[in-house]
Amino acid sequence: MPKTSARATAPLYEQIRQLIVSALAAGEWKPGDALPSEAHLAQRFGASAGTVRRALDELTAAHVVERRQGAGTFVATHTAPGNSYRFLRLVADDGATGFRRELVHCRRARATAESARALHLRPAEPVIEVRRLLLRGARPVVLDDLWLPERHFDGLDSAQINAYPGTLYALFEERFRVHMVRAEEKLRAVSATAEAAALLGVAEGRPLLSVERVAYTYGDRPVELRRGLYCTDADFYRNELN
Amino acid sequence: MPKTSARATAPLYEQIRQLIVSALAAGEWKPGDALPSEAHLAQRFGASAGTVRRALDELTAAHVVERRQGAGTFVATHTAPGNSYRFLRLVADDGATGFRRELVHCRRARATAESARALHLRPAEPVIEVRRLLLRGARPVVLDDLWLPERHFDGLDSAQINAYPGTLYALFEERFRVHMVRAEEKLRAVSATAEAAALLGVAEGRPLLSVERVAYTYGDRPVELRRGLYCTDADFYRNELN
DNA sequence: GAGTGGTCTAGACCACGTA
DNA sequence: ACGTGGTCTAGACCACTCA
Repeated sequence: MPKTSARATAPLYEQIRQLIVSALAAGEWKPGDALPSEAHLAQRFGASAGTVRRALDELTAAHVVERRQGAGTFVATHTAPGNSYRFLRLVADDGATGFRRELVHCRRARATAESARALHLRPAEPVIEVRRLLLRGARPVVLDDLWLPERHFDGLDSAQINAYPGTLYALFEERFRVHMVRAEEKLRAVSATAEAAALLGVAEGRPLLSVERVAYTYGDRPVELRRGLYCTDADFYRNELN
Repeated sequence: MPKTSARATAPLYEQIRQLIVSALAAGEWKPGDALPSEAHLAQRFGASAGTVRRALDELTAAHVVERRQGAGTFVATHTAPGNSYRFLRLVADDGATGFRRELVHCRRARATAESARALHLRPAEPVIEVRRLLLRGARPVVLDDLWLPERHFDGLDSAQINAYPGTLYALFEERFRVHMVRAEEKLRAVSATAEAAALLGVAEGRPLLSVERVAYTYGDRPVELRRGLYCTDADFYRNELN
């Protein structure tokens, strides 16, 4: 029996990586904060500098932390200049990449079967429903519907969204201490419903790119379900395969 | 003047990585072959084992090589069991992932302005045009059009494609020594033309997912332009963001 | 100048695959 | 039994940021 290869214990650098993620989940350091230096962390975890470094390598690759030579290691944040729309892969044919945001509504609701499954909620648990548009100039390009567990986003409302100058993920991070680490998306081509067509200013039945996203915070806990409808007449979804 | 941070020379592990890629491009080792051991490579490049290891780490992350503990380091190949359809992100709603291939045509043609730009060809340089379907059971799901520079794929024809049991990328690798390393894709939602609708067995005007891909071999040389039309009624394009 | 991350080395020991 | 990659350590020196 060859056995399907297993180690008794996870490697030390992996254990350390998990300890750091736990500390982040517990709020020991906030997005933007500096972590202790590699030497200090090595002391804290009773490992060599090289082993701690390896753990930080993995976290850097996953965009959980960010290193700046000479300055330190920092918790990644969606409020940083370059990280706006980090998860939005839509690019204009002419290369443009910025957007204007326009809130349609923000209201309380109950989890559907679908959102409960995606977000690991109990049936009919309270959620907050957000609908908004992204526009390039006057032209709407994206219609987003979001579902957020109320227990993580208690108090989120239209006024708060309209008052906030940054992206939604930056708002979630600053006001609710929920930092998005990674996301999974399912893409489909669909026909514009009458409702979507009206909001996006296109003809009913026009093809739209449907992007269903589940976003996860530290420790792979799902905290957002989002469905985007992208108008891809003058934009495309950019992806890299390797 | 702070200067925008630059090093005089690339780090040693980066130089070594490039030397290994050059050797791969020159055909020193073929897909599936074992590379020399880390110790031997260290001797060859006059570096420590740790530095060579770091170079191999990067190549492993990029799926250029593959490590098997106890066995060695091997050149990645599309002919390996798990690597069929490595670049195809289409998943059925029920989780199925395999396909049947059906060739529509394979013929010689001239590069268009678009394909010449994407593949870095001279205007009207000879290319080979392939059209094929991917089916799940009897249902067509993908219509692919490929454009390949004839100078890299000289002799490719229908008979050869039909006789080959594996994927196209495996064929390219085995018969033409062209291994695809990475690819860039642009996704859009489009309406099915009459021609595409007929081949895919859907109504004209139905929304389809258009996937335009440029695939690169060692050294970031583009060697394939492909346009896929995916029917996403019972399938979706899976993507992971981080 | 003090402190941080980035590179590179040398060596020990372990886990695994192959024959 | 041997050779391979995988983990972990200790230490040197460099490049950079910031006060």
